[in-house]
Amino acid sequence: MIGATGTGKSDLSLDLAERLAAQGVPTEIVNADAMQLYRGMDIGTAKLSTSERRGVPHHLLDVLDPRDEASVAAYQRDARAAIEDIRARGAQPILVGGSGLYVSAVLYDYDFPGTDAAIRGRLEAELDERGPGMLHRRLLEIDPESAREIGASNGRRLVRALEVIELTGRPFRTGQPGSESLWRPAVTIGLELDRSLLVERLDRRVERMWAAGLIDEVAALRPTGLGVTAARAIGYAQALAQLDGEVDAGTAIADAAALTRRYARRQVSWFRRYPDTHWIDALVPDRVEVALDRIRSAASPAAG
RNA sequence: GGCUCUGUAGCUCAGUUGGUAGAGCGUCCGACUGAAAAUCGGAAGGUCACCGGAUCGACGCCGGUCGGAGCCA
Repeated sequence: MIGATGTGKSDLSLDLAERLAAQGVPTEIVNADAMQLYRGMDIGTAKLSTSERRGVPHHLLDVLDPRDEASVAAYQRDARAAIEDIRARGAQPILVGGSGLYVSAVLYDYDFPGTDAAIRGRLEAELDERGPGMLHRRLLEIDPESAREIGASNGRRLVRALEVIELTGRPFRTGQPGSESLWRPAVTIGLELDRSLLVERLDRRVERMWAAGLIDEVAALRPTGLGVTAARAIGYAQALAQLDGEVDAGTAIADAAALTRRYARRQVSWFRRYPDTHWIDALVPDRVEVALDRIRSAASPAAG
């Protein structure tokens, strides 16, 4: 189940799980939200509390320390293992989340080449010192197709491409399975909401996070520390700035809201290209029935 | 009431000595295969407050009107 943040994925997935369970299909939920992997990051990630989970088993929540760096490849392994495990127990998994790359990594036949801290460290140092231009020129020579696709400014992705080439001896792009072939049969349900309504909803949600004590949550996390990834999470970065006295609460909230809106846009743009997705308007009252109907008609019971 | 500063894209502002305008953010669109709530690309958008004057030509010079800010009475 996919969709932008704030469209109600969690709610719908719980409704769905309850309905399926009532039909004799025990159902469990696997989180596909990168920041919800972090322990202690609850308010700002809109993570369901244990009591809010209505007794539905959830997987891959609170599995990382905020100091740890998240990794798609590790997530892919863990999420797929969780899914296999659920199915082995005769239950139905629902993958729910808004982190596009994470969802793709599980849903589709993605195969991540390895990583090497030394190589990456060296490339990142070069990026810092000389900028992305020279990395781009180098990539143009050894893998022009990738270089053109990534562009001359995207230092982050240039580093990764060069790392993969150095590691595998092959071009960054080739040898990567297409994103159209599913890892396992799946029915993709997307929640969509009119942009202006979504924006209103997101703005209110960010205000509520501050009212609910996001600042205290971040202050409590601070002594043990937040890693690069956790410290950049939307809401958390702004809360840290507020705690440091760099901005006032009003500015922090406004900044977090603006970033949330931008994030939601990128999510929509990422998921929009998924083929065979059943899009459901987040506002229709009988969306659970619609979703169930889509699952019934789309899923092949024999393969299910 | 007097003096000074000020009015340029939705917002904050740049615009050398006059040749019909730019940035950042926002908005919209897109890319995305080991930090992805990351990282990047593109586009739209302005009768340069208003009126008049001098000039071949004004956002820029002169005069006035209206709206801001500050200082002095």
